[in-house]
Amino acid sequence: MDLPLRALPEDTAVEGTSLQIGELAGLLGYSLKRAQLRVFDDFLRCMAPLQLTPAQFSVLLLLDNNPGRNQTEIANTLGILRPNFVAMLDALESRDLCTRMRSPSDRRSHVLMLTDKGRATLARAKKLVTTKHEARLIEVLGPANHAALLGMLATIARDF
Amino acid sequence: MDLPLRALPEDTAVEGTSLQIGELAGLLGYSLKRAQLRVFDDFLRCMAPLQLTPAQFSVLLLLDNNPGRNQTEIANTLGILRPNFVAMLDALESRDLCTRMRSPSDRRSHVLMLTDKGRATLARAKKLVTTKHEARLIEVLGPANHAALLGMLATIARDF
DNA sequence: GGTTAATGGTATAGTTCATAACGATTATCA
DNA sequence: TGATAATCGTTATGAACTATACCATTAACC
Repeated sequence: MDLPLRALPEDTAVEGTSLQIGELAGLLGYSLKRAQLRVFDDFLRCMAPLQLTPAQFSVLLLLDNNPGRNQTEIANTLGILRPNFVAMLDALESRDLCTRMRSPSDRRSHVLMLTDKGRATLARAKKLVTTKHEARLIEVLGPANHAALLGMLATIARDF
Repeated sequence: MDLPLRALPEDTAVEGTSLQIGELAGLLGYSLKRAQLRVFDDFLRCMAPLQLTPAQFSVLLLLDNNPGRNQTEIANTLGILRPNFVAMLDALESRDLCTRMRSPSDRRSHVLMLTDKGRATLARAKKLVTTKHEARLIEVLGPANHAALLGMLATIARDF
């Protein structure tokens, strides 16, 4: 039984064939978003025992590096809008990872500090990130590429 | 009038000084997200005359490269959930950029096609992306780095 | 034929992101 | 000093995006 001899148009995909993403692969924004989703997903998996999201981890890290700052300063540095930062802090404070304290010098603002539990959690989180998450990325990319990638992303965030 | 001679603790930031993001700069996920937000922002600016979001542009591009596919196939390829794809298509169809057509072979599914206006809009969009958006990225990174960056992001999306 | 599975679509809820406005407090300055 | 403006954290609210369960129709298969 012969197959019907019929032209197969170039631009018509064969049934059951994966689609052509075409120029999408060259779109940096598309590739950035895809990669970012993957990386965040792995971050959440690695951080599951501590139940910290990427945003929460970044807050804890920033508080540790900059103790005594207020909410506006921390939120601005992370690109979080002040109103949206309130609920984030509520969650961290209710887990006793950080504290709000009225500033004696300016009683409008809250001085933010990590608690002991917050520092301990951050230490464990850093270890998980380094040994599980970032280590796998370095393994996939190679150390040199990993460093180059970080540099280029910083360039985009800074100069673009 | 002397300044009070008091130690300035290393980890207490000076008033009015920008904060230390510290290890955050080495977190690939953080850098990825920051860069992605910048790139999407620029994409929207460059595409303002055509009023296309990155997601909408990716749909038009995919339809052009894969005519005759149904909603599930297009949505899956772009990582969009089928329910969320409905409103997206409604918006594009109401602007006469693409059409849904019941498939004669499977009357449940919709065959998706670009309209003439959709193809024309996509052509203009591609030109804007290439000449305004991607061109500036290449200028900032350098052509070799730009290509290397795309390769690494693809590696992460594929192998990570 | 009758069961099972797949289709596009709806409804819905959760999450993130953005803006406006408020009370309390502090700064500015005439 | 007193009036005005600015800043702090916060609330309320809505837009946008994401995720799950479900429905009616149609197809596939035994």
